[in-house]
Amino acid sequence: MVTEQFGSAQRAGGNRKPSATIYDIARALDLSPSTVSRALNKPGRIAAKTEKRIRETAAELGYRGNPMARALPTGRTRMLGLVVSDVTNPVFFRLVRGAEQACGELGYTLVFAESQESGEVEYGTLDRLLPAVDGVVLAAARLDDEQIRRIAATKDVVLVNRRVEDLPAIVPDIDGGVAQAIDHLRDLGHTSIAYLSGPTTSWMSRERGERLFERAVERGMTFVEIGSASPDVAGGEAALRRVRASGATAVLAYNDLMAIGLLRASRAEGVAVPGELSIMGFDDIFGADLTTPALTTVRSPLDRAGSDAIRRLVATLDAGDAADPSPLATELVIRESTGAPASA
Amino acid sequence: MVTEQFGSAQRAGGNRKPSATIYDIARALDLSPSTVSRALNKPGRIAAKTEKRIRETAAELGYRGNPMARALPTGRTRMLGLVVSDVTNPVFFRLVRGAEQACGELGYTLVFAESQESGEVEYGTLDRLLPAVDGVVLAAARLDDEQIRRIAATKDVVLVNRRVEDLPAIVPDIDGGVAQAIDHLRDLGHTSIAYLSGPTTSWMSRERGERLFERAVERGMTFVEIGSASPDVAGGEAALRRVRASGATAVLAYNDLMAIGLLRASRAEGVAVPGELSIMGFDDIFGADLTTPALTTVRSPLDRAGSDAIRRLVATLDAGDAADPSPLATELVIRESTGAPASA
DNA sequence: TTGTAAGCGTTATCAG
DNA sequence: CTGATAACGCTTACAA
Repeated sequence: MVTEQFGSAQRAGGNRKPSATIYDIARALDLSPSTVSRALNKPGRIAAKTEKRIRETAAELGYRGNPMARALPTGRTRMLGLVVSDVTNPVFFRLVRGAEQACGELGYTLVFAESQESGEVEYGTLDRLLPAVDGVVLAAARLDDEQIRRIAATKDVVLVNRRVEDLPAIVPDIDGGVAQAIDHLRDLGHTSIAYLSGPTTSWMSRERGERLFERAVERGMTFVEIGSASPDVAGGEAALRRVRASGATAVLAYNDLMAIGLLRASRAEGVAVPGELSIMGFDDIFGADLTTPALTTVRSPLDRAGSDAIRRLVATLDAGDAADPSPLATELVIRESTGAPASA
Repeated sequence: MVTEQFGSAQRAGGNRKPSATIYDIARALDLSPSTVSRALNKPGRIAAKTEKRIRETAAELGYRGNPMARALPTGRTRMLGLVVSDVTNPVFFRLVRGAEQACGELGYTLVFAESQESGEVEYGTLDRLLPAVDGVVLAAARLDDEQIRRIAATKDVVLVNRRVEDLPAIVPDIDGGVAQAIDHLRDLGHTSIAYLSGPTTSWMSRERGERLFERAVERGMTFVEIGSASPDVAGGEAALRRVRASGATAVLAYNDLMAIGLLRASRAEGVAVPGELSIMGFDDIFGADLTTPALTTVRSPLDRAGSDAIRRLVATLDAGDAADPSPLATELVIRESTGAPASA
């Protein structure tokens, strides 16, 4: 008979003593493992006295349940995934924070991954992640609908800042935010605005452009949309010449990163902001108030989105299904990059 | 006999079909599960033909190994933890990116957690994380040596930006970075400098202060250290008055966040930078080049630190032990917040 | 080269 | 209220 079969494997990676199991507790108390298991996670279904003894020795032995072992029979790992397109993009900071917090409160562990630019999904990372989690929050703008559906076929999914038919999604109140922006500009006296869009594959960029277009027309303003190379500072910088060429007196960038790029290029080119050109962004990321002039933007409740997404996911996991919370309210943050147009 | 015992549990959280197991593959090919297992993860130790057939049907069935089930007998989850003190601190972005990348290359999954300010470790999160990973990278300035040792007693640990006796650590070349900073200031003509320190519990803050002190004295400069409330923008802002009171013509902040705070306060108070006061930071975080004037700083190779830490951890896991890589070179990034002192 | 069987730590069913 | 026991999916020593 082979008793120490896995002896060495157990100590993999070091000489740390393996942590106590329910068997150790059971043996110490001369009980059966099943009793220990019950005592520990079905409080009340066992003699109060026994339960207490069990809890005590569990503490003494420094017992911590083995999540892997638990996951096997239950099929639940109590881990949730969060996939973003780019970890270094500041938009995600608050999102991650919110998700982390909600996970903590709900007793889940957050696993975090980056889908990178690669359209074909950086398989490997995602492939490794999926089997390990009970569900995922997708905030990866770079994934296409097809890829998302494929993931959703395997695990429960909640989308952030994007909609795909029939899948739960957490989105800000886009129309509200756009209206805040447009009204602000109109109040300042602008009549011609430009939208510097993000990647055409970005649902959010398209959506903002669409709404912006509608609202602008509605208010009798001139509207043009300008494409960009990339949704970051460099993309914003590169776009300034086109923006100027359009003749618009105010420009709304798809996100703050691009708006910041616009700001920098303006400065380099000697374009006065907001004197000659008003610039606005979306999101209110870290750094938006650091620029000169400080950036006027529409703040998205990203942290809230993160925690809502996790809660929504857990609700589905527990109850089989749940309803999407209503869109999150945005907030207009007026700083220094917007002002009356030169002609006014 | 109970056959469908876990039938419902398996479908936990939805109606998704359970993914294929090695048993399914074995059955389809009329082989034994162990053969399938071997074929899949010990390539070569099996008849080439059989192996090929197995790989094919595995692909057909969309087989993805269950990491939890694998973790049980091996004791290895192939997951690594990364603990930072504050997700929203931009210093960590590049660190996370580096760690993520290295994990991908090495076939590990990164689990990410925040230790928060709570000195007593936000137990729960960390407690849940530890049993699930093979090892952790600790970049959490807020943990004290005692807490770190306790963690190291359970799992393999690699520290970032910090040293604790006998534990592997990845640190930048602090002395080199400090020398770059001091020399830059000296070349500009400064003879009196102030160090705005971070939390006294921060190893890195103490270390930078210490080295700065030595180098300054060595070069015949006047040196004072000023304490702060918090290592962030607010802490920097609050410290300006003390900095001015010290009479120093140049100030080095413990990190860029604080330097940015100093910059903002200076502007608000009408203190000319670098005319009346030169300001430098450490790290070169996102946003350091967005300020006006743009921040001069000593860049730390954070992404490199992240990947080195992971590699170091995996090396320990695999080989039992490894040697620390040599300190990472820093880079002086001269922008606009430093200049000759007024008196010069 | 392949099959058999034990065992990883936990949960859930069924008897006692 | 508690104890056996099978099962979760996979790995590995050992036998064939």
